[in-house]
Amino acid sequence: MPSADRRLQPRRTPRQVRAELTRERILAAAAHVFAEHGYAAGTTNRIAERARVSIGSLYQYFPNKDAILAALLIRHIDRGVWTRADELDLSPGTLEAAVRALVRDAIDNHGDDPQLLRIMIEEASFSQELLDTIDQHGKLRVGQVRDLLARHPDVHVRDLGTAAELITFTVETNIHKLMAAPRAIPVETVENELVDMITRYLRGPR
Amino acid sequence: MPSADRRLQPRRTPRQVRAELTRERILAAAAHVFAEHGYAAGTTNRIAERARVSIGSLYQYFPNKDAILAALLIRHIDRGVWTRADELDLSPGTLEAAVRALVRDAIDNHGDDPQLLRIMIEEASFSQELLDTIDQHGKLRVGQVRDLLARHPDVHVRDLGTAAELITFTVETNIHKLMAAPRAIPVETVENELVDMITRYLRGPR
DNA sequence: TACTATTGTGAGCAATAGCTCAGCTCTCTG
DNA sequence: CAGAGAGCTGAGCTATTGCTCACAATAGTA
Repeated sequence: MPSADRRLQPRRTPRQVRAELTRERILAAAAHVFAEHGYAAGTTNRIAERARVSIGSLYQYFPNKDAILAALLIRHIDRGVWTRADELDLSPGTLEAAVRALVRDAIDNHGDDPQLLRIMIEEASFSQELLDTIDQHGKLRVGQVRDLLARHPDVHVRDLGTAAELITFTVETNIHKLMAAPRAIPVETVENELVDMITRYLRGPR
Repeated sequence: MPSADRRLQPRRTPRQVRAELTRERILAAAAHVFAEHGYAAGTTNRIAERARVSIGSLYQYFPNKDAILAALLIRHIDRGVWTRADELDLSPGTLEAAVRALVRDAIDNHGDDPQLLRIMIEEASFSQELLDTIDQHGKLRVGQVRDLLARHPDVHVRDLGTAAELITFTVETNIHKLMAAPRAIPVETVENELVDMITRYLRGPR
């Protein structure tokens, strides 16, 4: 079995500007095509066509279809889409304010292309290498939330780890759903309700 | 464009017992194959092979691949997997007990084959006909939850509809995740935390 | 301008998918 | 037991996919 490196690494690195532009065009096209058709039906020919680039060019920068999706994912991660929790305000204040910051963060993170993100998470069959990277980032985020909870005096839950996991996932998916579907309920409403629910949960009995 | 009916309807209906058995074997095999390989990689040949049936037989009962998944979905719906909310105890009692019943219901519903359910919901490209059926069942469930909330004296939320949608989805996906992943957190723990969170949310301020 | 390295092209190959069909076997009925 | 229809088979057709490769065009350098 070829190593994950070889399977995802580009076969040629751009040296001239136009090459970099071509690479970008391919990635942009791939993002659109995957979001519109899904991963399986998002064919490489369709991507090349949309990028107004020949199929040959596509395969100069990406050794295979998986590599395109991998590049897309890495770009998202590098842009901080899943790591912005780093900058979360951990300073003491109202518990509600902290929770709201968490929810806002999730909303911001889904601004880009929620449909694409869905595809990337759910439909693709990633290499173990990539899966680990994603998982690591997820764990990191939950850990940060856990720390935030631990630091706040108003938090009273049975188990910090469980609570962190529960609220992180709940916020994530609810926002996810909200952004993917045609806005049936206003964003602010969902934000408020989520904040209410989680705050009351964290405050504990009484 | 052929009508959705024609695209999903079987081309031959079983008249003898052995035919019915064949049909069942195919469906059972499809459930396994889809759950294991996903929809795209779950090829019809693989399904036929696993069912120990020739590929020709498969196409006698299902006009195309989509129809197999559709049949699987319809069977789930008919079995009441998504409609058991009908039987939800709406009689008055502790709010917490009602919420717990809701969560338990979700847990029960995911008992069958969570992996398959995931595939069916997320990976397949359904016909509009089927999508409508699913959506209808979803709306029905949310409606029932809404009624339950409306009837309970302890519930104090800004908007019943929003609350119903929020908690239905939150319970659904959290349980979903719990059952799909290798049980990192015990079921009972998640159940308790979910019940706590939702109950406190519904009880409202104070 | 001439030479080289980089970048871009697209017809078409190999693999594989969904699916068909001509003909077989089995079950039922009289 | 014989005939008919229901059920079953699987080689292989057709379409499509991911991907290659021989070549053409462009950019950089002298």
